[in-house]
Amino acid sequence: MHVDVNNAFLSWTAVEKLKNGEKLDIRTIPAIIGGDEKQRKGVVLAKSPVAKKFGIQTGEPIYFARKKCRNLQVFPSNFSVYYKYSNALYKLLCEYTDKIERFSIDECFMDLTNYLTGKTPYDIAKEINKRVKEQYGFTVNIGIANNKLLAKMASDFEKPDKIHTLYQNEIQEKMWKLPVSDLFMVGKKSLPKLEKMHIKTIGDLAQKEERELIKAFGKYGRIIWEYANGIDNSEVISIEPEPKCIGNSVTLPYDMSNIEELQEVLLSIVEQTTYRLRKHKLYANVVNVQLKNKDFKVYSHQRKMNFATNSTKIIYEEAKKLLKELYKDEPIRLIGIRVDDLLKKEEMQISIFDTKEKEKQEKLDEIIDTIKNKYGYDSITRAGKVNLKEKPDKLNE
DNA sequence: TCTGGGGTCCTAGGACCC
DNA sequence: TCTGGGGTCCTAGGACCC
Repeated sequence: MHVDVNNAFLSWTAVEKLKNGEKLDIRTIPAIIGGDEKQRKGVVLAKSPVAKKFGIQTGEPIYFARKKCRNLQVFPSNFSVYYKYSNALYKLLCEYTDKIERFSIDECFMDLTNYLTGKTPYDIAKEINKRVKEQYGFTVNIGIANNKLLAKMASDFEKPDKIHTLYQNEIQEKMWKLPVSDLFMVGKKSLPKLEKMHIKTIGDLAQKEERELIKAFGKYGRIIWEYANGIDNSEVISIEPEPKCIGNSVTLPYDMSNIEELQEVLLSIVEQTTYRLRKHKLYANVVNVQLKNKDFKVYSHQRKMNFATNSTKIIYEEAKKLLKELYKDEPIRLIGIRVDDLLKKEEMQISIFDTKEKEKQEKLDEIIDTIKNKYGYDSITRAGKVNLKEKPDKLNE
């Protein structure tokens, strides 16, 4: 089973507003959840069904969305609210199976193979659907199938508040007629290439020779061909996997052409990333710095260090060097930091480069984190760090 | 007033080793 | 008197997902 919250961010915002006594249900008007345009983060994060009728798409600039719909209402995002409802949903779903995977903030896979307790999957889906609506006030789509891929495809059929099945014998009738772009993992870059191979529908893709796809797309070709044929042997993974990388990035409120200024922002995002790294009790071998220039060209530079660490200072020093090597004196729109090749303490090797200094820095961060956890993330910070919120105002004209 | 932020996975090319 | 072959590790870039 795949459970998908309908217009998650917007529905959750609507429910929260109603709970707070507001009369208007923003699901019933042309509305979106969007980033802050003044901060140059103006993209559509979620849309109401009415907004969708105007052709507004998730991910597009709010500026375009407004052109499509003159009286569009835009609401800011609030992730703590989203996590609250996401957790509530997850808790409810856990009553039905232990084999449950949180695929994203608003999606779960559930393996009900040994958890049917005499009911049919459809009955269980109906019950979940009803309970979520009654207890929390938002709706979900549920897809039922014999594997994750088909369940996910099924939950994407008609919305909202619907239950669909997609069993093996229904693949041709329900899935093959869909445009190939509806298939999970087929993005917009692959479409022209598929088009050239005369593949327009999922059925077209399914009926091609597998080796033709592999020839044209490599490993990825095999995957989408299998998906088109309803083949997916992946398990529902109920244990939260360790992250493979952790990163933070910011679109800057104005283009920066000054490396000192960029370094200040870099410190602030390195603090966030290393804080999260330590929360996971992980250590990073690789540091990666990414820039996006004013023309949206993205480029990055990374280096494997001589030892793994989660020290803010050491990672910041490395990141600063990378930035210096990477930066080509041009206006920068976004800066990002990422740590990669993560290890648990037990997996770390004692390196000849390990120093007392590294140990000292890691201990210092432990103390800083204790303070952050007790008094709030912003309660303590490094001198020299700028608060982005106080920075802009400039260049607003 | 145009274009987020957090991830995973794959590929190509180069350095280096025996 | 011309230029192997197999392997690992690393970096950069890109596609895709929500």
